[in-house]
Amino acid sequence: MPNAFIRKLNLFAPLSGPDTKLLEQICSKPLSINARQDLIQEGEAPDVVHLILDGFACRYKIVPEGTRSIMAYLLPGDMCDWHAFILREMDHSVATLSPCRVVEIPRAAVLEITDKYPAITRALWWIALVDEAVLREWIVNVSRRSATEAVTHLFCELLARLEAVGLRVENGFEFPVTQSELADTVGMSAVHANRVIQELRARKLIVLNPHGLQILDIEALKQLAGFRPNYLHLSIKGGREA
Amino acid sequence: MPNAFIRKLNLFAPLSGPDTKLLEQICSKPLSINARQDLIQEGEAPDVVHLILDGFACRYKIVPEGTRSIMAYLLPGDMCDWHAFILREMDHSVATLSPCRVVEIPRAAVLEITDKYPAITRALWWIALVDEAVLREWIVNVSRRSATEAVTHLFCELLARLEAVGLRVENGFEFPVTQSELADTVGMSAVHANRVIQELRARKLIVLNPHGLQILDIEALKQLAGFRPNYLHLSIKGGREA
DNA sequence: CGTTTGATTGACACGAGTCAACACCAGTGG
DNA sequence: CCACTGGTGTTGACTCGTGTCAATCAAACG
Repeated sequence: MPNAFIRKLNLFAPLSGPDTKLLEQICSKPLSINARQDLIQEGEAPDVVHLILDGFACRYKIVPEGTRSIMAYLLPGDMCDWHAFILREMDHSVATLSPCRVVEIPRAAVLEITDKYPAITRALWWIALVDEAVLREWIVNVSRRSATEAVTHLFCELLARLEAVGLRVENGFEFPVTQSELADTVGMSAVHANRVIQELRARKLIVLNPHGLQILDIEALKQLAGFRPNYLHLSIKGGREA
Repeated sequence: MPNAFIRKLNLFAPLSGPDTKLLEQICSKPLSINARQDLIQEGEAPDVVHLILDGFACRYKIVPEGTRSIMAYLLPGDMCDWHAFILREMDHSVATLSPCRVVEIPRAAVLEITDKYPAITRALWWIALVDEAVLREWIVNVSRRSATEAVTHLFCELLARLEAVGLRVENGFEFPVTQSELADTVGMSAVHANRVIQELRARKLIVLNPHGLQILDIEALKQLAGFRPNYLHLSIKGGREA
């Protein structure tokens, strides 16, 4: 069974034998990181690219008044700082949400990929563009959906994204995120996040506990959120050439 | 005086003579588009890339309940659908906000660039990553800043971005955006957007009319918004290689 | 000139934030 | 083995920022 990174890249572009071999070698020595550790902080210029093989992480910023905003979830197969390789300085921080297995890809390996492995390079850019599309949808989520819709939409998105890398279990997934963190991702208070959860439970739509989320009625949930998965660009195999 | 696109690319990577010549040729036949016209709609798979030479445009989505969310402003020098070239299908729409001069770059020209003009290609990816950083900041804006702060922060960002392409006039810029569109940008109602504007006027921070925005006290505005321009990545000349 | 679109204002309603208390663990150390 | 602790989840009461509705005004326009 290939790791999540290879599975994800294969979603977008079929990888050759040598491609896969290189990626396996790159991922061969993962680090184990505890939950709630910063992988990179705003202002740093990392000289490695971090890749999540296992666990949840997030991108976040702290605004001056002290509140936190989580702008993205990093799931197994996601890269943390591909952009910092080009933009140099991180404009936000990345932290683990659960215990993670993380690979640090050295600069030389990244240069080798972009030089000699065009299929992988194309898939990486594809992924960067999908990340951008997800950010746009999150703007819609926090700006134009009610609290209940926003939380629901997030759950629908995570189910789709985790399914794509083989991490959907039954009708749910592992979800090691506290309600406070959930609140910071949909831009509300922790108390209100809790009220939304309670409501979704009462409506028999979900079962949520510290370890995982079970979705009891997927269609109802999608309907409630107005979820349309087109922005994830998961259905198209093999891209045009860049 | 080079056009906004060439100015913008030069911010990130110094372009050679042939680079500049090619870009000038590509931009030589712009179209004139009226205000409030869709350039591309969600679901389309355009076979050209649109480039704004003059005027304001925006990315937007309509959510099922009928409200609109504007996720990005496209300023002179910005490309509308670079990603659709790779992801195929647009997951959002793009519309002009003011009369625009727009270039439609044919598929063949894009392929020629990515094949033979590495400096331009690198600059385009750089720009895509900065766009992503702007999206992240917009999530912070709508999710963790008050209405007044969010509007103020948007003004600070636009001043910085327009200054970068030479479109800052005095302490302000042309701003052909209605209050209703502004409201859809920061995720609030048009009525409340108006109240925020009134407040900023009363505090002698801005002068806003249908044609333009003048900022009376830039430092106070930045302070109020908690504006830090690092996410625009404007200060770094010449990128690392991708 | 009517017509239309956008800006402005006030009254009122409501969703969500805040504050505070309490419950429920899981871990820790005595 | 059990008190103690701190983090998380839960709940209620109250407040307040924004949304909604509706009327009016102003400016642009054919």
